Amino acid sequence: MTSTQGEFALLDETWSSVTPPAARRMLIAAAAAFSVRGYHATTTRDIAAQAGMSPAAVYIHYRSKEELLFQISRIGHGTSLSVLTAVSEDDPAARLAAAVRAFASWHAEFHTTARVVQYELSALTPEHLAEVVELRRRIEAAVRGMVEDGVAAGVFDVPDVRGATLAVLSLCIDVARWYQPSGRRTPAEIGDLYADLVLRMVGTAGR
Amino acid sequence: MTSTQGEFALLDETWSSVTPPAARRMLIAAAAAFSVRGYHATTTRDIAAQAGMSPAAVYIHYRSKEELLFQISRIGHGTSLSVLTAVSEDDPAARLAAAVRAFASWHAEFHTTARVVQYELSALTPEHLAEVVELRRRIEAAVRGMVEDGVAAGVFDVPDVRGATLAVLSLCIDVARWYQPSGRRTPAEIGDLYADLVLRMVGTAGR
DNA sequence: CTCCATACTAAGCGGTTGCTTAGATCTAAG
DNA sequence: CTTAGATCTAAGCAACCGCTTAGTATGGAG
Repeated sequence: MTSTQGEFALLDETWSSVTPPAARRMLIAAAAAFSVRGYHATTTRDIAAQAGMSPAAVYIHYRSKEELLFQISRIGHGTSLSVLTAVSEDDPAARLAAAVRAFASWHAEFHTTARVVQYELSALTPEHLAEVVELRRRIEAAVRGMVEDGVAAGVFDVPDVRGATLAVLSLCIDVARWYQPSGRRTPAEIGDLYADLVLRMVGTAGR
Repeated sequence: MTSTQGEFALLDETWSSVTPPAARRMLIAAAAAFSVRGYHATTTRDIAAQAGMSPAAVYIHYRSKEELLFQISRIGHGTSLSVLTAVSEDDPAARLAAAVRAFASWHAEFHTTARVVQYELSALTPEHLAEVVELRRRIEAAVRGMVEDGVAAGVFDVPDVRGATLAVLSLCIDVARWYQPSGRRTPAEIGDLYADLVLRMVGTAGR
């Protein structure tokens, strides 16, 4: 697997649950377009053209343009939550570091999806937004739990748990805004850098 | 000056250089609309209505909708650069802390303007974007200079200066995304929290 | 073969968009 | 009073938007 194939191979994995293939191609085309131009600046004709189909083909698989956005947002949020909670470390510091490494590097590696996930919430219908907000609540709770565990174990020095949680999440999420594949850091390097910075923020004792 | 008048009073200061008054009202209306719905989802009729004028009145003062965006972005970037470089402290740690406090709290207090500044760059024409990118380069250089000063003085422990600079800026900028006036923290409290977290990230010796 | 469901396209409909044109109103100088 | 410039509005134009309709191609079941 070369580095240029890497993203597409993993993208296929991200969207692998979407069938039929034409519906999947449409979602991937929509995510790419929303990411670059934004939801409102992207037309259904843009999406169909990128997927190699006629404008009307969008409506065979999706009720509306907004439902395309919702599916991208729902699957993207679910994937990022999985990445965050898949860590297996026991030690609180190692656990938080691994989670931050995975979450930050995901926002770089899949910045295309991540940008839609993080910056197009206001285009969702109230019902769809509510569903996504619940996933975001679980993401926040996962990080807060890790910070609390470290404090309880006496290895973190955090005067404001909610504030620290906010900052950790914010730092990782903002990677999706500034990351460029042509930049000087790889997603893995960003993950390592951020894991170190976060451990400093939570005042890890023995480093 | 009450807290509800606070933002408007300071907003007037932000836009005080814009004349005539009708052009200023239009800019403020456009910034509010762009911030909530995004540039592409906002119509020139929305802006004119919010400013209490007819749709055609926009084009008396601005060549296009994009020029409204450019003026907001240009003035907003300039203001945030001023806020960052106005710090008067000499000690490197106190200086960086003051800059972060000011920059982060600006992104909260003026989140309306800040959101347009940070999230609508892709809607600018190439020429206008180039002008704004130069201001962003100066913002990045200002923060990097403060980090370098602390390292040179031996009070910071930073293995990766560019990486730390990136993280500090990223943390502050992302405040514009999540801040809500109805939230549990005031802009000043966010500034204090972030100043502390940043000093931890740069490994300040005597804290 | 017929039948039928699925997947797709060509054409286009009603509504909205950014922006323009023609003309009204106001202010202030001569 | 006349004139000129600046500011604003009513009306509307060409282009584009999301989405629908009508009809075609395909492939598997009976």
